[in-house]
Amino acid sequence: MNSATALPCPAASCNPPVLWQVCRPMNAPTDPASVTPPDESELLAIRRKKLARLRELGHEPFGGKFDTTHAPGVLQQLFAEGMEVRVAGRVTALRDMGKTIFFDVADIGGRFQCFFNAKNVPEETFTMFKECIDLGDWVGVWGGTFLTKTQEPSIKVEGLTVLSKALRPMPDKWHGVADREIKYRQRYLDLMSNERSREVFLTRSKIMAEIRRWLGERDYLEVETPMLQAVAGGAAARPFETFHNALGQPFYLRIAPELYLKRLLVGGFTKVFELNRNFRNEGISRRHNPEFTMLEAYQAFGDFEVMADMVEEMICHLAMKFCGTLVIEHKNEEGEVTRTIDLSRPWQRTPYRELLCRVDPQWWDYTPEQRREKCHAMGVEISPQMEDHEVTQQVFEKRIEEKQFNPCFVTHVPSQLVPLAKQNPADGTIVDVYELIINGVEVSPGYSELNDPIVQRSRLEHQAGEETQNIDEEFLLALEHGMPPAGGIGIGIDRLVMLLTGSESIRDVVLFPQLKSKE
RNA sequence: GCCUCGCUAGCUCAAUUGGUAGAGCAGUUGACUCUUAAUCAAUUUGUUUCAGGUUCAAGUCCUGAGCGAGGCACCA
Repeated sequence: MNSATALPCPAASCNPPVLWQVCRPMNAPTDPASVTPPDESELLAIRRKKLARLRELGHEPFGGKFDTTHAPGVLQQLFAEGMEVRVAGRVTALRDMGKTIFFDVADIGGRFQCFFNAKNVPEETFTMFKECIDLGDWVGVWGGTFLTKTQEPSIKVEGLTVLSKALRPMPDKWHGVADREIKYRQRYLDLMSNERSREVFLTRSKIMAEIRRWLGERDYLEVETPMLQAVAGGAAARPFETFHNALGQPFYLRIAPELYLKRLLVGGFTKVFELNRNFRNEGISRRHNPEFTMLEAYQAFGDFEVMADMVEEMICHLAMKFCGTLVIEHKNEEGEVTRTIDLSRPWQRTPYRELLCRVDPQWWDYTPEQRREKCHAMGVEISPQMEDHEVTQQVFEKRIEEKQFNPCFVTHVPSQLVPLAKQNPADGTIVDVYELIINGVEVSPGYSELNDPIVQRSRLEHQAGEETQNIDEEFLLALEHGMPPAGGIGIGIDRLVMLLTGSESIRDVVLFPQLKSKE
């Protein structure tokens, strides 16, 4: 057995020993009799030596404040020859030609090339760089800007300081981090090595800011309501449970902010939204993360159609701003277009029943038994205990929703499917809601909100059944004080970002998606 | 929770029917004053995820575990 693994090593359980992935003791004593030293730490040991060497040469390897004139990406934009600049960033590329070294400094916003030549810097600085600087280190540089012979905007470095010595190597410079697990668990490695990831998360951040600005422009007020709730209402999903020690009371992480936002309508807010996290204790998939970001917005005196107009306008605005077009192309790794989504207005608004007729014109003429047989014929899985409307819903999900990439507001939804929504005044079998499908998934539901406290109570009681503790009495009390009629929407922000960035998995648009703990 | 697939050097990936585990990059040493996946020369690196089993012989076959990916279930 190798001596290294037999030692009482605090990181011995870390496995496999990826250098920048796990913590391993650097000074683990080695068995003198052992012929093979712990080679896997060689790369780390060399970086530690360079760290010590920096100190010997009088350089603090973990520097402090460094005043900059430009971020690397900004300088790329504003570049002109002959500027005196100070720029900081991570060394992400290094091309050593002997007396001349080209290196890139970069941060999340971009990169900029530095021209580092022995004759332009003090000899001591040049030596220090040669001996101690690696890919991955953070440095600050200053000097004048110029164009190289190949017309690359560059800084002729006159001075350089170490801001942070990296003790672990960067991911592969060409492929970046490809291992999905490392991408998600150590997102910083993905971000520093993968341009595509940087773009996605920058775009996500800008989308969030733009939604806030856009709603604010329309007099919507942003609020924050409890994430810790005594009763987890507003949706049908299993909640996460937690406990407040001082109160001695169990709480749930919210599954939706809805019931609190409606309290605010009662209180006199007329346009209100919340853009924040919900938590649902459900399975994890390409489209589901246990914590996800949702926009909920309510507009007093509106209805689901007003809200549909607003959502259509907002998403088109975001597409134009961040994609530059309403025709969005999703591409695979090879850059081939795999899907085209046309957001051109007006978006179709189609009744639920009509959509099913597109699958089978006689769908609604069949008996429930015939519908089940059709499911088998179409290869749609159903279970024996499903009720008739659930069988239909299954067909809807598999044969319509998953194939609907261009936006479609599904309207005239059967009331059985959405029991808590306001019924259509003219037709009691349907409810006044829409379900917006884009890219094969539900992106946004919209409602004419139920504001009759008596009907609301009976619906909630019916839904809760024996579990009367699941009824939010405080909410019902609020409704009795009078909630204005209102239109309400939810928008799954993660799915919207997937749509706009062409991401196939929710894990690619959530910085730190939930994964199972190691060990 | 169930089904299928994956896990090889620090990273990206090879390895024929079960027969000596390799390459590129990174690292190290050297050369080089306009490179940009710099180039050139030399060179180090492995408990093949883990634990068992079959076999003269296992990266490869079998059983189990861990993590991940895809799907199912769950998700008004």
